[in-house]
Amino acid sequence: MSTPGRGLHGRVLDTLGPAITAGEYPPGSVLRTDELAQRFDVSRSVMREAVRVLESMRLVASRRRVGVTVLPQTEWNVYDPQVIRWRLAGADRPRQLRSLTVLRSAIEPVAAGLAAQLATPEQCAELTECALGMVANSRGRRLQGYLVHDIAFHRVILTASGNEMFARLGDVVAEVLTGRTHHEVMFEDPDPAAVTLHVQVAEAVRAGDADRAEHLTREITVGALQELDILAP
Amino acid sequence: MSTPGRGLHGRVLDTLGPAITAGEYPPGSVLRTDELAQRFDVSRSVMREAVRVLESMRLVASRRRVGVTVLPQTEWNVYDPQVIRWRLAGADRPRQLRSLTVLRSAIEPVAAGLAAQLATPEQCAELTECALGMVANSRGRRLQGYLVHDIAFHRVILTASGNEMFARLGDVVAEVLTGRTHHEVMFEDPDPAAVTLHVQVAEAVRAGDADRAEHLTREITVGALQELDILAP
DNA sequence: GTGACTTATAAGTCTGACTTTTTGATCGCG
DNA sequence: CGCGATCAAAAAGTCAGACTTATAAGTCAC
Repeated sequence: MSTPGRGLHGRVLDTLGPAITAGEYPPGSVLRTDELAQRFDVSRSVMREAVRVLESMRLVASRRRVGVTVLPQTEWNVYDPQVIRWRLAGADRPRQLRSLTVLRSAIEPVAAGLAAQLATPEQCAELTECALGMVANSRGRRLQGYLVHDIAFHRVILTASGNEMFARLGDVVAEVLTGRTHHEVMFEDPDPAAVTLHVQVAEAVRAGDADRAEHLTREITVGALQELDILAP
Repeated sequence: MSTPGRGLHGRVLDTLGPAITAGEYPPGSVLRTDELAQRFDVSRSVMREAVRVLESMRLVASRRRVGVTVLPQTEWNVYDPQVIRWRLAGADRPRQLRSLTVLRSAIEPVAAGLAAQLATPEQCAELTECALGMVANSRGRRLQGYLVHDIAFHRVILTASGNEMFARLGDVVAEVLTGRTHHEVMFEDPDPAAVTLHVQVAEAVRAGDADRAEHLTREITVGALQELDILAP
């Protein structure tokens, strides 16, 4: 999925990153580079590189004569894909999935509206193909096949929006959809209404109907919010 | 605003980051660590730390026997605050401002809706104060005072939404608003309609009217899009 | 031309010495 | 006794140099 063992410092990050984002070191905790280097059995240079990366993610701050201080969550670069992965793999995965689902509910309808205006014929075809793939896998517990097409569908929408910030959320949406499938409805077939909505979105985008694409996508995301019991009373 | 001269490697980044994001090194360009270290007159260790940070931002990839390769824009971590600042300071500032404004138009209405449900009395008071400050500075070319309250207003909305991903966009919105003021309407008073909308949003949030808060905020962001000539035909 | 082998290259790693900043303790003075 | 200036220690920061490792690319035999 990501970039595994890219050197020793990467190995260190694979351990330290999840530990920090999981809250094992409460905000304000002080670490020392030398001690960490010993603990991970690497040289100080390697350890320093790892700390620099954590620093650029705003997970820690390094100050002379003090050490490496763990920063509070409010400082973290929560959009960093690496940070997102670490948090999804850790203790506050549910919380993280909620945040990301709310984010989706804001972004995707707007992206769909833009896609209706900007999608190339190739993208429209791809979208239709994805929707058909979802239909084909929507019955008989073919959840894996369904998931693949679902992810591809949303990725095309985000890319076709023409906005680079939206496009970069493709991986995040993939994570959320995967997490959802693997935790809740693993044994149920997907909601037929949701499948229909995806087909209709594909049609609306192809027809260039921005308003319709936006509203239909909003219905999809409302469904996602309801699954997590996030809704207005 | 950000974190200036935090060591030698930071100094290097202040030059290399903007250069790369400005496209001075086209995607695929290969840099060598040793050469860079010489050019910036720093040791290899310092240069390596800088490269590691650029790597974690996905601006470059480092491979043995090849060198440090500049990655295409599609790989960049475009949500990294540092990357955003570098790009806003560089050549594709206009493009970046457009992307961010579209992002705002997706996020802020949803954030306002949530804020209407979740804002504390203190946050409501703060919001009203900001709106009043905007009114007070809306005439007579008091743009600086207006901008301060405008930024504070949107920051409170994003924070009060209770979503950490939204909250972290406060700085981005601040950048966009500042950029807008300092480039276009520097000499014109702000649109009275926009000022009124902000006051109404504050009222809706205080009243707990999520739908109204969301729709009013959408009107605000539509205005922002129109200023940049981003609109559906 | 194809495949195995060799080589040159640039990143990666480690070590140890030295510098700089900053905290907190100590000391002198009012 | 309190307070400010001074000093020492601690930890990050920097540097230089030697060595290792992966690998792209060239070479040679078949």
